Amino acid sequence: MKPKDNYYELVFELTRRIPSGRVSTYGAIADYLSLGSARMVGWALNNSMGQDIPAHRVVNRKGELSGRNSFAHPDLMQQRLEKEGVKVEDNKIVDFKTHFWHPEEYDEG
DNA sequence: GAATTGACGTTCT
DNA sequence: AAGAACGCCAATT
Repeated sequence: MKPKDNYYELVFELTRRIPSGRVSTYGAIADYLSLGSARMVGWALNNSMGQDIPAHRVVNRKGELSGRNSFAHPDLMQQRLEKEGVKVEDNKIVDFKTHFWHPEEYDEG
């Protein structure tokens, strides 16, 4: 582990805050954590493989399952989302803006 | 160290 | 609205 992995945990922590049945975007997380680039979130999540991080709940700005190719199986990401109640069609989340979740909403109580 | 790649997003055409 | 180009930062080669 390297000291730069510090921001990994920030992404991991926040990703775990995403409630089941909802999804978030790289840009929202990157902006919330002031990473400076949404790519950092994607890279961090790639390192989250093997940990208990629901990375499948994070998609790109258009709601496309851009990261599905990085999972153990390409269809795993979509299956995970559908199992949690998030409909997916053509690798894109249905009613994405409806399921959209913002980091600032995570702890209302 | 330079060049290329990548789970992205914005701007220009 | 759709496509191409640029910007962003880290990791890899």
